[in-house]
Amino acid sequence: MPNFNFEKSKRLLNAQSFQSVFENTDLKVSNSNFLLLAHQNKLKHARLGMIVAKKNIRLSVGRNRIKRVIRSSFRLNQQNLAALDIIFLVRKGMNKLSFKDQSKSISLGLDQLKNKT
RNA sequence: AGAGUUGGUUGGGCAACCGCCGCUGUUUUUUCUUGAUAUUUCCCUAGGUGAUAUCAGGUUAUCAGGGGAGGAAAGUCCGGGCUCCAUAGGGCAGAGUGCCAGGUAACACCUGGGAGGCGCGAGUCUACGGAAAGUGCAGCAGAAAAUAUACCGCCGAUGGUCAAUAAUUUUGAUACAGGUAAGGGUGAAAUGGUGCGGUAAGAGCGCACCGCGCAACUGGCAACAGCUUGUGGCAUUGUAAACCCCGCUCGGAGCAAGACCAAAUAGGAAUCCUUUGGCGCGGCCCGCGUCGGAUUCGGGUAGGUUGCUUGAGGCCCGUGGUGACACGUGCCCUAGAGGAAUGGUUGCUCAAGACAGAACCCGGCUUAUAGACUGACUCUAAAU
RNA sequence: GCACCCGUAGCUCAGCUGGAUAGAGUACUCGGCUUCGAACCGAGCGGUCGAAGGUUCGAAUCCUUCCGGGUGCG
Repeated sequence: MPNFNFEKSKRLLNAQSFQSVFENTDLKVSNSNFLLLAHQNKLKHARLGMIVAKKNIRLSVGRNRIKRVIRSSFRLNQQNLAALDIIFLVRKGMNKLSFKDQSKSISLGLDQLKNKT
């Protein structure tokens, strides 16, 4: 039975964990819509952090929508990922894509991340 | 039927699966933990402390049930509640507000009414107190811009000069003194309007009507109104979203408020007392805290818990009121996160889904908004 | 959460307080100077004064509401 849960232990919760990923970036996946940074952690599962700037996506409805799409893609793909701390930086124009294109490109990025490990 | 005015309701629906956050219940005992009781260890007693067992509860986990963004959640433009500062008090300053009456916890909001503007009308808009308390400003143009004056013009009766005449009278000329504000032109604005009389020409100079001011009367709680009466010949332009005056209102900070539990670290913290001085509470007065002395032993950052959703709450009915609204009976509980939850996938369906995401909570205002449903009213045309 | 500032010519700003011509520098164009160019001198071009309402005879300026950009405190 695959585990699709997304509990608090699978998120990056404070500034220190974000900072450690920024300072010790092991892997990078770039795209016109987003940038992925990853760092090896000592846990047995991956953790996710998201940064959606107000500057890039003006309306809070759009920001919330993008975060939900990213979260659900992470949730469905987490079995395939190694023990990484991943930060998801969203760039301008992400909100102009449709739901399907967004989730497709996100899972593509996660696949690339998996291949690099 | 067309054109329009003005309110109200709603803001995709259904099903399945995978997820997130509270709540309720169940089971389990593993971890942690609180309280009570019993037994027991240590300390001289009071009492405190440690261990074990039982019961009750919390927490974590499993499963089940049920709930989970808005009409604007937005802008932060007003008004409150709540919390702390002193039970938030007095004066000045400052800020706001401004037809009248009512509603409200309060308001700059709402309701009803008045006045004025716009519209054929239904309706709609209005910061709508005071310009005889004072000060300021009013470019250019125009003669003159707030004092009353005179550019063109009109007159020149009266007085002057000149001419005619026998004449000091009379007639004519001149435009010198002077009179005038009718007309012209300028301007956003020029000192009531029309008519008649009057005059040298004119003029509220006189009269009639209209307008205006004041007073009375009548109606209205009032603002205000009156084709009611008297009176004043009419003098006092505009601007107060210029200073200002008058009436009314306003203490400050904000949930990162505040309260509780409390690692590390530093050694201080609390209570009482007294005079002066400095600092903070927007400025001043008052007051409070701090620097000094005495007494006592707890205080508190990170972090955590709480504040946190039952409230000026909603719905139905009844009563009072033109209405906003108030009162009463009954029923209902309807997000509470904390790097921040409402999503995704699939299928069906229709009109193919606009604007847009709670962060302490309410009442308004303003702004954004695809559509759908619906009440009342007006105008035009036709028919009856 | 609270407090506050700024939008004027292609660019950088003044003029707003205290109302009556929209201005300066730079850029651009033309002419002069020079053998030519730069510099310099002279002239010109260029503005819905962020938007919409209101007050006023008259609004870049005063008032209100929006739009965009930015700052500070905790």
